[in-house]
Amino acid sequence: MAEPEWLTPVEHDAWMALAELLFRLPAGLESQLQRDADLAMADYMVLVMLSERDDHSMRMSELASSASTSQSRLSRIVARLEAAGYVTREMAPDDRRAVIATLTETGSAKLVAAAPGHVAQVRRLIFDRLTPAQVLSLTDIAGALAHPDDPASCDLST
Amino acid sequence: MAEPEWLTPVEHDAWMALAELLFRLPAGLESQLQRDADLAMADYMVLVMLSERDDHSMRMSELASSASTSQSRLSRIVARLEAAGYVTREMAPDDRRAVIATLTETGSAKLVAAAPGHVAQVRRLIFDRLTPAQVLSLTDIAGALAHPDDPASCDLST
DNA sequence: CCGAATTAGTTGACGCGTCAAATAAGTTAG
DNA sequence: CTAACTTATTTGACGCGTCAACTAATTCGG
Repeated sequence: MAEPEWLTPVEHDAWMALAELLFRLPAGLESQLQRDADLAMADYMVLVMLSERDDHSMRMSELASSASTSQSRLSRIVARLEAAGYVTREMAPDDRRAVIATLTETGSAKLVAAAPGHVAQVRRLIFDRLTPAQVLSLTDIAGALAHPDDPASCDLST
Repeated sequence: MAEPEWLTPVEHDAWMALAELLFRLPAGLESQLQRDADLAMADYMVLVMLSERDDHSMRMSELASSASTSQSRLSRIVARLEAAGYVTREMAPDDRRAVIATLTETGSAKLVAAAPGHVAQVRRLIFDRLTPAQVLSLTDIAGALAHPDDPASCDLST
């Protein structure tokens, strides 16, 4: 609260660079996936999160936070993926409010087909442009910034 | 092309952290601006870019690339900002295809009113969570990643 | 000069994400 | 037991961004 009201020049540069990244990088990743696999990044992430589970299943609410989206957005995404045959939805046996989304065989195949192109794009746009040291540094920085609403991670200066 | 097809574990961690950042940070910034100033980030950026010019004016196409958006998106943004009274549009005298957007007094005032809250949020979500060294590092990394379609910045390994 | 190609900007149709409200099923306190 | 609260998910309305098509002005080749 006693912080200065404006940014220092160094902070300003960092913020401008980050803002540009925030606008442009998603577009570059999105367009490859859309073009080659007809999937949005968020769709792809949802498929990935499901595929990483042994049973290829997850509750909607857990899936939403894994994929970093809102519940209502996830609901629409899964509805689309279900319509495309990539996932199924069923009531959870233990808690009848909950819904379990499950990746289908078709969905697995879709992911297997889409992954190489996407990974290549990630490599092109990100790792080909960074030194190994920068990759490590990026991991720390992104980890520190990835939870906007987490109060524990800020104001460590006391 | 001879690159490995998948990511190394270190790269995977970095990518996951960055992906989370890419999904969550914009939402955290966007919501404050929307709530307190009824502006989207992209709207705000457009106003900022105009305000940084001496004459508070810029061509649409230049404004689009400064604000890192597509032309058609910018066209809609400026239409909204014009309807709100924050900018005006007029034909360029030298090239009659071009349109010059100009920030109005009302638009300047809006920006002055919105800036402190936004800057505070940027500080909360970004700079309060990074060491000075990380801020420098972020500037370099974001600079390297901010131009997805720039062929000059990749594949320097030859 | 003239016609083809390029550049600048806008717009209609469409799909997606957000917000708030709705539904429904657990949970808790008296 | 039940009324109030919380949690899980969906959905209607609405605004925004994207894509492709369109208008119009400038430039380029011959």
